[in-house]
Amino acid sequence: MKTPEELVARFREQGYKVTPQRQLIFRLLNGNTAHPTAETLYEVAAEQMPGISLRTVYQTLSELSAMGEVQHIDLGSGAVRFDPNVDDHHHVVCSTCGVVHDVYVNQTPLRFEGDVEGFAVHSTRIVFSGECAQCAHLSA
Amino acid sequence: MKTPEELVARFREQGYKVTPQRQLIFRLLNGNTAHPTAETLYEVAAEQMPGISLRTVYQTLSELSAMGEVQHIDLGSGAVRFDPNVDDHHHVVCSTCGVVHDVYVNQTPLRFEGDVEGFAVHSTRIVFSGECAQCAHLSA
DNA sequence: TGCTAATCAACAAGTCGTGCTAACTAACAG
DNA sequence: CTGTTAGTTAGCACGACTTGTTGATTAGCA
Ligand SMILES: [Mn+2]
Ligand SMILES: [Mn+2]
Ligand SMILES: [Zn+2]
Ligand SMILES: [Zn+2]
Repeated sequence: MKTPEELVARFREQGYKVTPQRQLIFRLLNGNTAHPTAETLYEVAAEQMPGISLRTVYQTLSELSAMGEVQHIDLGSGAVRFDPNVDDHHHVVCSTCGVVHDVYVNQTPLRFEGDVEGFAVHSTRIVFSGECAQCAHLSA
Repeated sequence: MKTPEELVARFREQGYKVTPQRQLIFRLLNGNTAHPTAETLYEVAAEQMPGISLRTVYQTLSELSAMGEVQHIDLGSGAVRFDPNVDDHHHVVCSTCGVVHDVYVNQTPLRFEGDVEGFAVHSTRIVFSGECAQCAHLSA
């Protein structure tokens, strides 16, 4: 994702107004590695801006997604998560606490075998599931 | 997934009754590579057994899933898909028509880099997205 | 044959996300 | 500075998917 300042410029170029709500969301996403859901982002936003609506958070996230500034990640466990990291990367997910971390796999593109003659791969998503160090420590 | 005959035996062992509905679902899943949703499986089932309920299809799929006889695959595109293939395999998905095919990746376990010290990987899911041969042909 | 699980219809609820309306606010162009 | 208009908000609804519940009926299996 671009910096908040760059996003301000980009939004103005596109004819979108630069509102305090949008700027707050830009800042909250900037460098955010938590892979938050719209709901959790809303909760943090509401601390700094009581009265901001969940609707607006969803709206702004959709705009950023349409611009390619964030990607949304569906781990199949409830709500979609949003990711300001749009590098080519993948994720590890702790089955116990749900934490999501970025990982980089250098072997991509991967080779595979199967009955898929002529299939053109555009993207590859890898999710590693398991147990994080903290959860392993607690259960020991 | 075990064969329908083996599942019949397994259900009886577990104290589950072997109903025509359950047997039909066993047969419809046996060797099924379509990765159907509960809804599409229900539609096929209803052709052979008018009156079967979607509720029962969901119910039986949950039982099979709990027994480890099918896996459910959430591709983030609507309904969960069910897969009688419980081998260690992965999937290619056509973004255009939604078809899902099995693929086998021999490089697993994969190496990755990231801030994930001590993370114990239990499973890896890979989804290749792109365009299948049929859709490429139609759009050409 | 009888006990009990399974099924069914019908309806509700929960989660996640979006659509819509109406009223108010405020960003930005002129 | 002012006016236009996009954006925000509350509130309510809806849609997709999935599960829960209830009560009546069916049927598997000991
Ligand atoms: Mn990420
Ligand atoms: Mn499969
Ligand atoms: Zn954990
Ligand atoms: Zn296709």
